[in-house]
Amino acid sequence: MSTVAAVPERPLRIGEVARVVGTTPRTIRYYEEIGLLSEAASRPSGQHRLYTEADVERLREIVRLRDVLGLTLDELKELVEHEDARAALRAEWRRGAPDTTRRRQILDEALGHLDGQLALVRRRQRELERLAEELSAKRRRLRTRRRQLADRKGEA
Amino acid sequence: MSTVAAVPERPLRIGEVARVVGTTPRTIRYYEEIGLLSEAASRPSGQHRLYTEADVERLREIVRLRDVLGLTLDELKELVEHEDARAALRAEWRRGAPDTTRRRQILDEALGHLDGQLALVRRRQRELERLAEELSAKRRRLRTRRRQLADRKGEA
DNA sequence: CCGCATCTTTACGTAAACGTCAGTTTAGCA
DNA sequence: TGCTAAACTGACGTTTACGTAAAGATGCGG
Repeated sequence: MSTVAAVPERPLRIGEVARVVGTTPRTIRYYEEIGLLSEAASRPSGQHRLYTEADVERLREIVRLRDVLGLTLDELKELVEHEDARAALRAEWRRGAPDTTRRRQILDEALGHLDGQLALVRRRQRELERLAEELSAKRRRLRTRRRQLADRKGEA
Repeated sequence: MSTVAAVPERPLRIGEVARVVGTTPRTIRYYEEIGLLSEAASRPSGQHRLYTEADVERLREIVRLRDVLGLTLDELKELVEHEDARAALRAEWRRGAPDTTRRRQILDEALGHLDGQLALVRRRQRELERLAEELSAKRRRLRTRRRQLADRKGEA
């Protein structure tokens, strides 16, 4: 709960990033190539890529959605573009301080996106729950049979 | 809960099977090709494949594990082979009625496999749960801000 | 200023999981 | 018995998501 506030946010290079998020440099470059990670583009081509902690967090999230939800990179790209749109709106928010109607509009759209993602997660959760119940049922049946076997052994 | 007991178990052809499980004939043939569905091999090559309701159920399960758990076909193949081993043991069981020690051994192995699958499912469930909580937290923050906005509108 | 690890771009390679022809055969039915 | 839909067997093509190798540049400790 307490941000120690001492770490000066040292920028990381691609290899270190790859290690901390559990992937490879090639994958990171590939994600940038297809537009999933456009961030490090402000770099004089030919020089090493540098990543902030926020970049790392973002990549971590992408990898999670890929692994846990099984989203394709295309789907992730769409999702990220929506997030970017939201970020742009938040920037507009802070700079211009638009009228109240516009603000509500922006927030509602953001809520819509989040609800979409949550719906996806919930669906997967239900599917997994069904699977878990079926497997548990099988397991119970087997355990019952094993117990009967143990009892009969006692009788002998 | 009531098996109507009237349907005479008409065997299906590959196209119908594909429709009911939501896949394609090619995919089904491919799964047979790599050894995921060896069942229909008792067929004079050149003739149409025929599938029982049990076959369909099996394919449905495979597709589910593929989609919901994101297992590769190799992993599914391993899993299916274990199931087959279990089935073989159950056959041995019924025919020979082996001694009690052997029976316990068989049951325990089956339980082990089930526990393995369940562990996998549980892990995925935990990951999804974490993801859901994070998304929900974000959502709550946004809703709070939107409400504040509505209040201020009332003041104006 | 030099060496060494790490990074750069470019480009071709690959494994998984099917899609898509092509030419032929089978099976239900009028 | 002849038609037509659907299935059969190759075989090659495609997409996704990176791996890998080559040839050079960068950047930091000593």
